Amino acid sequence: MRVCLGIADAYEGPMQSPGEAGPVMSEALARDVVKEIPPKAADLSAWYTAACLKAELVSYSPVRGCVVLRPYGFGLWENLQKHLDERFKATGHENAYFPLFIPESLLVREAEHVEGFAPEVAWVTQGGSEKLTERLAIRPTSEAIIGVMYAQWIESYRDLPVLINQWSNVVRWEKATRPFLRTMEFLWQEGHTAHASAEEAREETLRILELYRDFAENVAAIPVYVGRKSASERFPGAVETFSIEALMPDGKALQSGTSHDLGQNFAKAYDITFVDADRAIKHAYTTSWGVSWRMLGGLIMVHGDDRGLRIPPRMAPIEAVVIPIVRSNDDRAVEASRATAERLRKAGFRVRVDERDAQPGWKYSEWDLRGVPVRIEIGPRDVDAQTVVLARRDRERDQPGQRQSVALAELPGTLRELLEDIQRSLHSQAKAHLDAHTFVAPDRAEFFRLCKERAGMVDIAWCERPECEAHVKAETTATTRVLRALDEPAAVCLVCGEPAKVRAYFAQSY
RNA sequence: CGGGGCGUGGCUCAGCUUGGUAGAGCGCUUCGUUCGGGACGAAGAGGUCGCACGUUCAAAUCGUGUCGCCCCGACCA
Repeated sequence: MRVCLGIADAYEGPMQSPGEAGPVMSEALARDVVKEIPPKAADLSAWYTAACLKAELVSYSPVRGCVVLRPYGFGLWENLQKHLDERFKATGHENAYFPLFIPESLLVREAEHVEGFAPEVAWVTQGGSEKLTERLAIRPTSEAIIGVMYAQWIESYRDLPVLINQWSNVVRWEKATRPFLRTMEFLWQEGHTAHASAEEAREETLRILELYRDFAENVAAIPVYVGRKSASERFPGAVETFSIEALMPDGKALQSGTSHDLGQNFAKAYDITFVDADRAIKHAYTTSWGVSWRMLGGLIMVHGDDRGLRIPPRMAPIEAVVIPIVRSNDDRAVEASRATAERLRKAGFRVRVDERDAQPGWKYSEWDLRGVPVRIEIGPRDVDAQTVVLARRDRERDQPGQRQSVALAELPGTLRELLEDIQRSLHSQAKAHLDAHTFVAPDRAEFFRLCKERAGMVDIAWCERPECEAHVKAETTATTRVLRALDEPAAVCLVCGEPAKVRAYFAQSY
């Protein structure tokens, strides 16, 4: 398969003399830059867009606000799906699919819900040449259509709980476009469950929250804060919303997964009732929860560096890329690479051989840019010695241990350990960033300063009053991200001095 | 939706002020030499200048509109 980067300017640095090369890099070559993308720290937005495009995750399309998810990007999405889906199945959920179109009369039944989504709903008003008598919303989320179906399916407490998930696309009329973070159409999963009691629904909401946290930390290697959302940040129509929040390198928070306890609000709006064991007719308690491809945006920003993406092994479409190094009089490396890749595939690794007619160095840079965790170099010396060279993407080019020579016989075991080590290392690098950018604000002035300067997650005791939050937002543009239990009952709100009810992380957000 | 910027071969951009019939570098194709961190030579291909309307003998260039993208804010996953 042919992969073309848009630009690949001539490399301007000094060249390493052929034959001299080995695991030791010259200092000049250790510059960790790549010409396709700007330095990450200088302008995160520009870096992010370039990285997504040049790594061939997405392309902009002729459709405003919509991107094309290219095969490599879809590979990332598939891995997210795989890991979440197996967790959903393990907790008793099943997949189903509901219609894309939602009649207006259904959507408007839950008042807060419609009001919340009204500004971003896309409407179909015409079919063929005929005007529709009733507008059809293109789903911004599926509580309405699913609620109506649950009302039909649920009769008795014996039918509960209903635990269904849907993998789908949704549309929200956005005005700006950023790959994964903000597009009019996006991919996600939405879980919708119905339960016989409030307690059970709350348990489900928290079970999924923990599932999301586990996925973010252990698969995407993104450390997150977990908790309840404030009233203003709550899902329209929910009794309570919980979320996981990640911190981006620019100090802004990214809500990466949400889980809603909908109480009986939607059951009442859509008439989801059941006859309980005590023969009384009751409204069910429902939940909904979702993760979108936005989490991929978070993964890219959190782990990437000046050379491009760094994908955690468990999410990587390609875990290791094999690069044969041939000489004009010696192309044994090609066969050796194929054989090695085949062996690794049989051992369960996701491996690709790059046999393109290009310079090895050029390929190194390209696969660095695309974030493949491990590169396997196989040259004539390796063929003779029955070894390969492993290079790890999570370390700088001049860092000790970035490259190592491994005997062929030990390759699968060493690669397995190396991938696990990279997975851990990316998480701990991200965790170090989160810790370094989490502040317990000592006083009001410092709190405002940290929020305004986008320092990161700012932790305070808070009164939980909407007007207090609005005041902070007006002054600093920061909002509450998640709330958690108060540690000292006597604490007062750092902002307004009223009695505190919770501890809250404030941050600017995406 | 406000404020600013930008749309010219695949990519990055020059040309626009002072209208005269389109350029560079990289990439791409073929052949040869190369290949352990972005190779080199030779020969080629490729653009209705985002789109529409207007001004003009003549528009990439001037005007109006429109679509899209980027950055900064307001809204959201």
